Amino acid sequence: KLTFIPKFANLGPLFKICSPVALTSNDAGNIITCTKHIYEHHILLQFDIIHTLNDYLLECVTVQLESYDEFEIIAYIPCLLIKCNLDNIDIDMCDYIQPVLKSNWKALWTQMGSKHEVRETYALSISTTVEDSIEELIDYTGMQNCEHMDNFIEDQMTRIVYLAGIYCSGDDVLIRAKINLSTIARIQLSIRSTNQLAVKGIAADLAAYYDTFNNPTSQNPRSTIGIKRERTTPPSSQSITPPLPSQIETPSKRTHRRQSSSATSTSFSTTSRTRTTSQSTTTTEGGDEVKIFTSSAVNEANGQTTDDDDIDVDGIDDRLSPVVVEPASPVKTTTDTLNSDTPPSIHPSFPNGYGGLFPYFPMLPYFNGYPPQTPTSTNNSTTNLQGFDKLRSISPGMYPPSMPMGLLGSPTRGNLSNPMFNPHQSLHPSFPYGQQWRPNLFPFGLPFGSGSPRHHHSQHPNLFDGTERSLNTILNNQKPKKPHIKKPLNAFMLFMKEQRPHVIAKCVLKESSQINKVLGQKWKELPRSEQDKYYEMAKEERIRHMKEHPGWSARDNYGIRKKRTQNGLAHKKPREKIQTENGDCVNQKKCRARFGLEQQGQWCKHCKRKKKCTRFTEDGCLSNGDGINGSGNLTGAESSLDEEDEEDEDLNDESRDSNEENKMNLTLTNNHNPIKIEQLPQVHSHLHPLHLSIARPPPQPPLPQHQQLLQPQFFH
DNA sequence: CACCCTTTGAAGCTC
DNA sequence: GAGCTTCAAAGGGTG
Repeated sequence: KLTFIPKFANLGPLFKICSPVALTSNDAGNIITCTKHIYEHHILLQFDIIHTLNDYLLECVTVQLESYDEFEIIAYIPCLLIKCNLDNIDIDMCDYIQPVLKSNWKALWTQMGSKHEVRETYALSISTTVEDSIEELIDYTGMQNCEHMDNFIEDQMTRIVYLAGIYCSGDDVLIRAKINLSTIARIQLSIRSTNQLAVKGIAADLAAYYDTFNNPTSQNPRSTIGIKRERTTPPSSQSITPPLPSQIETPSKRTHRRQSSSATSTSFSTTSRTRTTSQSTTTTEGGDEVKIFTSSAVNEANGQTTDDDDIDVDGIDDRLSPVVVEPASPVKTTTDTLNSDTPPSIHPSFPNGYGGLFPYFPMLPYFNGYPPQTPTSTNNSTTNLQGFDKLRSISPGMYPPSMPMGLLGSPTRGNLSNPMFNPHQSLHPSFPYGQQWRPNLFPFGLPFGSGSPRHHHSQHPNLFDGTERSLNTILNNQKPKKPHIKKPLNAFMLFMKEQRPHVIAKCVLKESSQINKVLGQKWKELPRSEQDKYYEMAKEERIRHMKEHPGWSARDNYGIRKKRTQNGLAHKKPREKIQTENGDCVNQKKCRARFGLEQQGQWCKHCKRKKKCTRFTEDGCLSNGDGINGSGNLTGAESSLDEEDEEDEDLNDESRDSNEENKMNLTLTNNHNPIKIEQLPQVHSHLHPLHLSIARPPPQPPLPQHQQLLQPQFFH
């Protein structure tokens, strides 16, 4: 629905819709919930207010946010303010991450390598349990626990947990958590991702979380295990750098939300990323001294870092927290850190210090190295916060279409003054918004056309100068090998991937083909609501895939198998399935040829399902339309919505088949039925962010028999 | 070693 | 637009 609101149309792809959070009880007669819509660079807060008092009418209700110094409000609708006591809204790490089950977690972990790995160890509460620690970690990160695969230590006191998720940038993120409560309660987190910056951001976020989680009273509990904190001095460039992790106001545990500073309005609390602007807070942090040690996985003999997979239960590093090992970086000894002339990194995740170029901190909505600007500090031509109108006029090639206004076009901080904001820099196909708007990625600038560091597709547009010669050079001489990019998994594939281990464990079958049969049956038996989960995952997969590989097409993989054969031809046998035992056939042409369109009632189930939509309109004419599920819902809805489950399933199938554009076309062009757009409560939420449903039309008189044959429930 | 088998869904290709 | 093909995962089976 949001995408059809002009002001929100340019926020970019929606990454996640979080579960509504209740902000009030019903004591005041109002139930107010907040739903967070997470975009890659924006957060949209939707407040739903349910008024339960009969004798009162609310008018001009608005919600005022405060304490949003970390965020910039880019749309503001002035209105009368109704005051009420609301809880805080937390923007947490889990809001930026979608859980995803990775059955091949280890392979992916290995594939990512340790190049960008960040590993840290934190103390845990002494009274915690392994299960609680895991639950808290999963709760906070919002990632999927993949430990069912093979890989946890069967021990009451130690455990390894494997988490997977997709970051809002579309990158996979893996976390390996080693929990050891045997001697000193602690957790070691190893974070890997295809996006180095995501790793650092997440590491910083977790650091802030565990820091406060274990330090809710501002007294450093690690003093009990030998941790000292040392004052650190910010560099001179502090004035324009966003906050460092240690600058971040330490969060409370998620369940312990901070109280609003104002009892009269909603305070915008960001648990883990609340930015503190005070210089003093960056240095003292409660007056504790901070000493940062790096060495936990250093092989003393050769000075090499090691990929230590075991939890070391003794040794000095056990008492250091956090401990970071970045294999690619030269190891710094404690002495180095303390004696170096260069300012030490405030957070060990950033061993090189920040030197005016703040490392990526993705939880912050401003990635360009500048803190958000208030409306008064920016050019008034570009900081109109009354709406998105300015935003919509911006070329998507120049900036992210949803970039906060404070980042746009400021004469002093805008694209022209910032060397990273080169408006002429060409765009990389893998990233629709271009690179120039997040210069932190490449603090020293990108060479022209160098594109994303992660994607070096051969079809990069900058490889061509536009001439036929250069094109031929590429095609004939260089012939860069395209990496084989696999298709995104569909819903059933995701289901198979997840359920296969369970099926294997439960049955004696070993042949995949047999197991797949079982899985196919289980899939069919799965309730629609359960399947929806996988369709949703598949949709996210496709979006992620599209984002990562913009130029990719399924056709790129055509012929892959054929090429493997010796003669260039596939040996695959032609399908010759005619009919199954229950009468179903796979070859749709059979039923269509045998019975014709008019007798689709005699078609086998498979053919009915596969048959494309033949829409029957109200005036009795047949029209071939593209999959309006509305064919059933609209013109034949008198029989569809309350029909048997199977028919509902068919409708749902068709809903999945229909694309959004079609639905919109339908709602706009169909003049035969009164069509009403309303909010759909729950079902089909995966179909369309609009949650559109078509209201049931008034009852229709029975159709003539020959037309009844064309009842739409099967005509998809 | 490479493909087959087997499932469903998505997307591309052919007519 | 309909019908068909290909590929995605998985791993034992097969030539």
